[in-house]
Amino acid sequence: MRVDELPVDERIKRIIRERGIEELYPPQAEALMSGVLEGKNLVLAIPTASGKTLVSEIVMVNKLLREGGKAVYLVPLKALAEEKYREFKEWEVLGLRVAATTGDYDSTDEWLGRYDVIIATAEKFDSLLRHGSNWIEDVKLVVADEVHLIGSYDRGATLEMILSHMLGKAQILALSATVGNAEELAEWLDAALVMSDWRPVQLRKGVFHIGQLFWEDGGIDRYPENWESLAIDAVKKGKQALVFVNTRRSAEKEALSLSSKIARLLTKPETRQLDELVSSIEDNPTTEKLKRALRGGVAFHHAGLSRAERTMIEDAFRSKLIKVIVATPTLAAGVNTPAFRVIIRDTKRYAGFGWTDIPVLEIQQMMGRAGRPKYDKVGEAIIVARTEEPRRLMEKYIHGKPEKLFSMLANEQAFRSQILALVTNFRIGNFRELVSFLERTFYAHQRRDIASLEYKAKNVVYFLIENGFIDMDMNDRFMPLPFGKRSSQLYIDPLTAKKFKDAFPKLENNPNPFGIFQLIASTPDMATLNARRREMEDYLDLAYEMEDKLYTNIPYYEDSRFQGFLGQIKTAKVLLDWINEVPETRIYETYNIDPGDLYRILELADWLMYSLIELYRLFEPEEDVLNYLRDLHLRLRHGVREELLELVKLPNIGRKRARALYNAGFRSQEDIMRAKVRDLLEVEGIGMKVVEGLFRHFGVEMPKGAKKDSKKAEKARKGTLDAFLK
DNA sequence: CTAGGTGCCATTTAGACAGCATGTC
DNA sequence: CTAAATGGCACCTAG
Repeated sequence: MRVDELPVDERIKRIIRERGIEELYPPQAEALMSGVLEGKNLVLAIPTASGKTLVSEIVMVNKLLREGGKAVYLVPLKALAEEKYREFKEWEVLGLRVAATTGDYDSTDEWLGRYDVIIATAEKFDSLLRHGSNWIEDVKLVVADEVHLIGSYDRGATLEMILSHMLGKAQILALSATVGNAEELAEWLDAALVMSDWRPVQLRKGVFHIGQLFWEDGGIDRYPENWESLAIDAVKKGKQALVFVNTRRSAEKEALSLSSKIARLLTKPETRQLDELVSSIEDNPTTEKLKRALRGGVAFHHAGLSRAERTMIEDAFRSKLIKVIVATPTLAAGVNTPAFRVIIRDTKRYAGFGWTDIPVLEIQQMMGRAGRPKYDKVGEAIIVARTEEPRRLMEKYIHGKPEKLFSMLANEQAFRSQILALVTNFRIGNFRELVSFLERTFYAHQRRDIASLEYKAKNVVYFLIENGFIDMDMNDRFMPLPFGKRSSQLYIDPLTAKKFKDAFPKLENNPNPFGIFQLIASTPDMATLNARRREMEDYLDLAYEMEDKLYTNIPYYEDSRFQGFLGQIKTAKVLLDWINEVPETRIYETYNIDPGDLYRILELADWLMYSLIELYRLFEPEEDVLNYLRDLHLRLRHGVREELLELVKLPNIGRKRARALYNAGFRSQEDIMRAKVRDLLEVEGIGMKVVEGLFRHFGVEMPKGAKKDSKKAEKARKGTLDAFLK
């Protein structure tokens, strides 16, 4: 179908044509003619990169131009929210306003109600629903991207609840990967279903086994025995490859190994550009390996890397500078990084209780990354059979059907949080109303019988009543209590809230960082580190040494919680080091963790620390304890000792600069305000930009001649070894 | 004596959402 | 509890 023929606003067609699109892909046309444009719900189950985004853009903009109101676009990852934000921004020329909001990213500080398209993670939107903003009722359309995540164990319930809430109140457009039971999903949502395997770039799949590449169509190619030859061959052909493995260690190892072989295939300018890239990367034990791999045009990609490094790698891959990425599943679900050839080294994964097959759905998502729309006519996806029978892999992953989706609403952690929210934030007044709400869920639709769900719900309600989240009056009506309401708004697991509450008396008597950090780490919302075998004794010793600081007893070795407890101690120690200004690099080394891990721990601890304070405020807090907690929260956020808290509030001053200033004698904001520019510039890490920022912050004019001074100083430095090394 | 290979054994194992109020080195 | 891959280490061998 031609874009001209679309029954939508002319302005929409104009913008699409300006992108160079004249003709729609068949599944896009089918989707748009399914009734979505007239307001019908739609489940669109087609492969990644076959144009789902364009369909949702047309549906959103058409609806907004015609009816007004708001559209919400739900994504599973923060990084995807940013990606979509940049894409959708283009529609602002039509007078629509686009905003993205996630836990750590608001595109603007203006209130969301003023925007027409709101991109959010599912959890963020769930949280917005709980806060009950007025603009929610203006939402006329919800687009749920990657809706198959409804079947994800830990995050599926959130998505399911959002859709249950919005069903009937707004139009729903659900975008899904190919799944085993898309019909079931469509029935639940009372939606049309468009399914297709069509792709703009053809996909050729095969299985590799000791030098032989068996294509799905029966063809066989011969290669050197080792699978690495597949990646090398792609590079020789002037293409790129993406390799998926199942551990971080493997990703790093294979990247380094490939790097040494691919280095010689690079051109001189490429080598130079790669060197440039390498020099822009921060130094730490993980990036040291990354840099070595990069020099050969190869990168590894996993959650241990920082955000900045990950985006850098993705960008350099997209611009074809990096030839091969060896990645853990991070990349399969993340932002768009297609490659000519996808090589799947592993089809099994350790899942806490042994090795399990990676689901077909996920393998197909990896394979779907094959083929770059603008450069390739065909993309190749190859599964490597190393220990597995090649024929089995072919049957299961290439000819096989993806799994069915199952509701994960009954997952206890998610369920108790959702039930609490229903009572405290969604005016569910008694058990009957609760059950009738649950009847609208995918769980109920799929199982038909919700007796077991009712039983679970009852237990959760008892738990919530017993622990003071909610209460029940004489007529069996639910009454939200402040503790429950706040827990729900803070978006923490009720069990986390209970743990905090139970610890308050002890905490009040003995407030101290280690005890608080262990408490936070013991919470189901925290990601704790694992104590390694050889570390276990050290952390046990540490626990005993700090026994009087803890708010919990040390479990015995036989106790099932023992292993977890040591992990909590390790996590608490990392946090303690952080607020005692131990340099990041040393933290990575001593605890054998990667930058991404530290970042994640800090992010979670920050959120939970805030939540702990907010909950403590509900229980007749002691003023000095409250202040102590607030200071600790700030220390946690900035990674500094107490004496730096004042300095770190200044713009562009973090833990390093604050320490440098303090050691140089600038101990308060007052000191800095009075300081001479020249003296400030002497301090390590403080340059003209930072000083200007400081003066602007204080609202003071820069002393005359200061700028000249600094230029002079810089000139003087020119020609020195220092300047040369820069 | 040493560089490199072999075999055995212990150890480890993917990812990432949420509050709130503003800006790291 | 499950099991595959990896890295460290002791030991061995060819030169």
